[in-house]
Amino acid sequence: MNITRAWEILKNSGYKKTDKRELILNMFDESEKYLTARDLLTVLKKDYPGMSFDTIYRNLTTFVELGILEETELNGEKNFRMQCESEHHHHHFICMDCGNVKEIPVCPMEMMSEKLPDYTIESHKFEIYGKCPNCQ
Amino acid sequence: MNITRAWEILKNSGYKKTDKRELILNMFDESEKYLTARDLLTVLKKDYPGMSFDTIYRNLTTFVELGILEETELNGEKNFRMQCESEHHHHHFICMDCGNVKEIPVCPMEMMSEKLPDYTIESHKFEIYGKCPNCQ
DNA sequence: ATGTAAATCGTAATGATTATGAATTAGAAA
DNA sequence: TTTCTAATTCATAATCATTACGATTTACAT
Repeated sequence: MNITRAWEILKNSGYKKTDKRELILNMFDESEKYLTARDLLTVLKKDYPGMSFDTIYRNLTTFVELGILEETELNGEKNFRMQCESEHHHHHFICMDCGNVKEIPVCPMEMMSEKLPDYTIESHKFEIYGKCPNCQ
Repeated sequence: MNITRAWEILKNSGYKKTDKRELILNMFDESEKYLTARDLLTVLKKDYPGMSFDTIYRNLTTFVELGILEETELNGEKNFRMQCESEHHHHHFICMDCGNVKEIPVCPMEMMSEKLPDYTIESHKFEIYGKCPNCQ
């Protein structure tokens, strides 16, 4: 997902272009990692000391709903990241040191439906945590 | 995991037998589902109105450390459940209606190491959510 | 029976997230 | 360009789960 596409989605959905949204999207554009609401707030308070929780959280929720960001739970905190470009369904390896993310080219869900007849699968979570090559 | 085994572990690790611990363990023994700290507190307050957060949380942490309970994050809350007997590594299907849990007899991690050379895998999460046959 | 470390109680602190009401602003329409 | 209105933001408070703490009580080894 790039910024241009993100604004496209926002505009099409009737959302306005504000400088707060711009700052938030830029932070995600420049980071490979998952970020928390606090991460954003700390950085953005420097330029906009008035920046409030509400603005951050409300926009994060909107962005996730629109498919601009993806969300996962890490250490009891919500973490956000630019939604991946790749059109194919995939999962993530998350480095516990640097926080960077690598796509895993396999989805274990393929074989699951046949292993669980009579069960309706609504969603799933498959994440691997560890150290990436740079952080060994 | 049965209660006898749980007390064995506790005793071997130098923990004392208290009635609060007994109540907590009994609740898990009688439930197939994941329970939250709040679930426990609400029930236990009936018999022991003085039961405090501290007691619940402290014991939950201890039980997880000792491998008596297992823990997972569900809707931003910590959820706990008696550690499974099965000696083989496995994962869970969790019913979003009744909360019951079914073991999945496959682990997608087997094929992962070869797909991620140079990455050190420290942990992973593979959970499937949906509706079990009873709750269709 | 006694001493002591462990456990509990009651309550307060923390930290993330959500909610609210008033003030401001973006962007469409006149 | 000016005006209008819904969207957005600000400032702050409320909520909810979890953790922490000092004082008191308890389990159990000796």
